[in-house]
Order: sequence, then structure tokens, then C-alpha cells
Amino acid sequence: MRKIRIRDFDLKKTVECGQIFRWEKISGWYFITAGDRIIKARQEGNFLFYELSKGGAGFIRNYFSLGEDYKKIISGIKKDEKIGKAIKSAYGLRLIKQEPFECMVSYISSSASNIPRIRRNMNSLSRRFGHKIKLGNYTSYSFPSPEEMLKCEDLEKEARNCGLGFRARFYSKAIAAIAEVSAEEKLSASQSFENYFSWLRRMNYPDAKMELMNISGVGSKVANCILAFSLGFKEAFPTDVWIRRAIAELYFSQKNISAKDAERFGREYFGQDAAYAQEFLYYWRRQPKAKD
DNA sequence: ACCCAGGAAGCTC
DNA sequence: GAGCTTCATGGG
Repeated sequence: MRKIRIRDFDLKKTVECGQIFRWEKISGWYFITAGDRIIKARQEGNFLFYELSKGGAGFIRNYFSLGEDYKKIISGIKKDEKIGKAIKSAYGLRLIKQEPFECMVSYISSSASNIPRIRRNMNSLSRRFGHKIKLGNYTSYSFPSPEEMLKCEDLEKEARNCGLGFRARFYSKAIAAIAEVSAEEKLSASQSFENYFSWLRRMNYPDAKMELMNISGVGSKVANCILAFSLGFKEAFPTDVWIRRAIAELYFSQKNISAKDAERFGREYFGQDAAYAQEFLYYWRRQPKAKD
């Protein structure tokens, strides 16, 4: 068992807020499956206890964004008492740095769905296409690589069998499109995705977003999730129905505002760390009652 | 039975 | 461009 000192970090909020889907809590420990890795973690005050199926402290610090100056981020987005209230309710929540491929597939599959269902769908995909991985007595299935998915004859059909519904077409087309690029250059599908994502990382935010939106099943919201949750674009402001409601209630006196306008407002108002503001608002808005 | 869920794409006007 | 419909499926 390893241990690191932490501050301005709340493991429970970070794991449970809905940004990642493949986790479970067993007798006080969080077991997170991230890509082909299992993370076992528990927080006690200013200490984080953890075990990994591979990697060490460097991975943990990067995965939970522990190196980011939290107080600086907070002071940057805390424009008023409304967001202040949301920040207070979710203090310690940090953005997780997900594997881009897993993040892309997960959020393409999130369209008009809900978190419990997305979790089931991603676990089904992993059992169907991934491989068994272990940490001690705990067993899970890796999130499948592009190759593991492309092995089967009819990816869309298999994905429908995993409960993805109409989203299966989007995401099988998306994978085929990106993998196709590599075939001509004799690259593996994984390398093709790596090239694609590192290409996006080098762009500025608007260009990267436009580029992502060329992918089947990736619109404005999903693009923002991929950018914020896996590619380090913290100025993204993913705007789903909950965020749209929160923005309408807090900043437009209940007026019915479009997702597009809510997103523009969020980006302009909260600035370079808008993604954190978004997570705080999401957490706050979805809390069962007692939102203050 | 009815409604909605971390939306996007393909229409119409 | 902004508004409407359709796309599966599970849960309340």
C-alpha cells in the first residue's frame, strides 16, 4: 500500500461526480478501472492511500490532477456568490485525466443516456472486447483498445448487444474513420488514435473542437467533454441539460436559454478554467435537494 | 402509458 | 442558422 500527502482534494467527489464511469466502492475503497489499469484508492484526511495494477505516484498525481494549483483555479473562476456556492458544495473535486480513447467512446455513448446506464454500457463493452485484469483479488476488464474492438466482424451490431442503442452507429463509425487513416500508413489503429489525439493537443481550443466535431457522434457537448476530460483543454465548458438549467436559473433568471448560449456564456464568464466551473455547477445542480 | 436521460444528425423553413 | 424529429433503451 502506497501513500501520498494531498491537499485541496476530495476523492469521493472527484470519483463520484460523473466524469468517469467505471468505478465501484467496496468496503471503503474505490476501485477504478482506467484504460487497462486498476486503481484502488481511499482517502483519510490529507492522505491518499492507493494501489495500482501498474504505475506509481507519478500516474496518480497526473490522473487526479493533483499538481494543479487548486486555489489559483478557484480564485480564477469564482466570479460571484452563485458559483461560489457551487464551489463550496463541491470543493476538492478535481478533473480526472482520462485516456482519450476511452473518454471519446464513453461520451459518444452518453448521448441522451444517463450515468448508471453509461456505466453498464461501458462495462459491457469492456467485458465483450477488453481483457481480464487484476489487482490483488480484484478482477476487472480493461477498456478495449481500438484493435480489440475492430477485431469483430460487425462492431455496430456487437455494440448494440451491449445496450448502446442508436449510439452504436455513431461510435463504430467514429472508430472506423480514425483507424482508416492508419491502414494506408501501415500503422496500428492504436497508433492512429495516438497520432490523432497528439495532433489535437497541439491545436488551440477552437480548432481542436472543430476538428473533433467532424467525428461521427461528436457534437459540441461531447467534443467539450473529450477536450476537458482527456486532452487538457480546461477552457472547455461542456453544456448538457443540467448545465443549461443551472446557467438559466443562476444567470438568466429562469429564462429558457439554449445550450449554445449557455456554453458561450460559461466560456466567456469563467475563462481559462471554465471546465472546473462546469464541474462545480454540475455537481451542485445534481445534488439531491438542499442545494445551498 | 408517459417521460426523460451528460445529444447528435438530418431534415425543414 | 434556429427549430423540429428521429434515433434505442432502461428506469422512474
